[in-house]
Amino acid sequence: MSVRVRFAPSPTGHLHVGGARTALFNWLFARQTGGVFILRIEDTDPERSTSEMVEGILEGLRWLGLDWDEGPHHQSQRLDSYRQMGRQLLEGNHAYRCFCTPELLLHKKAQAPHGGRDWKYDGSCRKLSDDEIQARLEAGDPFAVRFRVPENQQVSFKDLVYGDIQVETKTIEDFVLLRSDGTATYHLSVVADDTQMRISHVVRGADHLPNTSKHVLLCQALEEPLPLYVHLPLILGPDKKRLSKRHGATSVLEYRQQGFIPEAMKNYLARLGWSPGDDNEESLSEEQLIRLFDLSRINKANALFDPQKLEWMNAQFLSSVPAPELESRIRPLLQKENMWDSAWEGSARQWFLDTLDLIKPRARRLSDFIHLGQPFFSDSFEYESKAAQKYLVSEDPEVTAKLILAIQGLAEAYRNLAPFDLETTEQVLRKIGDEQQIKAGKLIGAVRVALTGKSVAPGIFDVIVALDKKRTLERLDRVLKFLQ
RNA sequence: GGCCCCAUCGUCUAGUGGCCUAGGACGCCGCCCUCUCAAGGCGGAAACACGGGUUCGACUCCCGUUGGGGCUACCA
Repeated sequence: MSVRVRFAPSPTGHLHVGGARTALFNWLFARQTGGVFILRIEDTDPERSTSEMVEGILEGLRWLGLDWDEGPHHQSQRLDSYRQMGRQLLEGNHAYRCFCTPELLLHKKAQAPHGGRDWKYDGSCRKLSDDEIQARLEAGDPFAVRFRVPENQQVSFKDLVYGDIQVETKTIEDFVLLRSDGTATYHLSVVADDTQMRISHVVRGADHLPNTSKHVLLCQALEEPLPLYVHLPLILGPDKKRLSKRHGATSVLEYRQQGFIPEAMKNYLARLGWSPGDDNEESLSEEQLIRLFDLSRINKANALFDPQKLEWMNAQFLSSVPAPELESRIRPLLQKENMWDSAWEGSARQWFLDTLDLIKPRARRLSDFIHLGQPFFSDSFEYESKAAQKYLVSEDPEVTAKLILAIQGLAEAYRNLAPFDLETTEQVLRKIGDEQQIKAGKLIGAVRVALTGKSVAPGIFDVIVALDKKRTLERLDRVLKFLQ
């Protein structure tokens, strides 16, 4: 059997992490099996669906590199086919016209015990006689089409994650297939599309597990073969509640904006509810993911989304991205901050790449390159007040005088230093420290603030060499003016 | 309320009756490295929800309890 899977988001919101994980699992399965990955937009509710949301979802998928082979199909453009299926069900007596108005239903529900919480449609229109139906049709009464749920049966189906599921039909109400305006509800459209698109595996969130019995009933009425069902455990917030805004970012595009890279996101999402087994490797490449992915190893229990682990994973992947590749991802950020120099593309390219490698181990997100890189990519910076307090300013004028002497001596020695490299710059600094009776650590701290404005930076001699002699001396001069 | 599903460290998970004194990862703590911060290395605290069975033997199988989640719309 050839594998045909689909991701079928409803464009009533962004592509959130749960949806992205569903898309990813579908995609991994399709890529592993050489199957077809179909994208279908479930926009049968025109009230809540917008084209901006569709575009956002597509962009999220593209960012993650989840390319689809068919679609996007839009359910809003297939309404006729659903209506036809509704007619077919009506003719086969698997469905019936329900003339109950929403108001009437609401009223009945309100009258029921428990505030109507366990009220189900009572099926009053089930046994309307042909004459009655004819009369109401002629009177122009609006009607919905409801599915005639078989009485006292068991529906059962196999789920590749949850196993065999059985439900009594008496617990299922006669659900609506076509609304009184003739549009299809989710249950009808999803079954219509999944059968017509010959979907082999329905891989979707476990929130659809209880609905599946309805879909199975529909397939049976239509005499269509059942797809294999694969329900994915849900991703919840840290408080075990549905992931929502108050837990932080929920949209994958927000994560992009926050400096996460798709490799990390994909890997993290893949490991939420799935693991490759014994060889419990954390960071897997896309190829490994495709090769190792296994539907039968998906967990049943819901998973809590942990942003900290995502960030760690991002740092892992970030450190493995080679500098030239990093460049293209960083450039837009730097340009936005006015920290881009066209020389990076020409004569200074190697220097730029080396500098990226220098700050890379400290970056957890792409956006970190802005502040980490600032001392190197820009000459305008302020001394961070805390850093200056700690390393530059002293209440004791003698200490300040000593520091000034040391920095003057350092600048002087560096001016004629050749070669100007890691070893020589360190030798000189330590010698000056000894001469001026300043601890190397203290002097280094001051120089670090002088050169970067920060108390946190790469190793000081790496910084000095990266800045090279000219800029180092400029900044030493600047700090001397600051101290005097 | 009814129906469905789930249950190993705080979190993601390994574990498919003896390999378990329960392994790894994130996070946390300590030490090392060291010019700061990361990275890296080493070490530590930290879990089989509970109660019954089944079995020579249960984290692993069955039942119940508790807890959690989902569905319960002319939303998807």
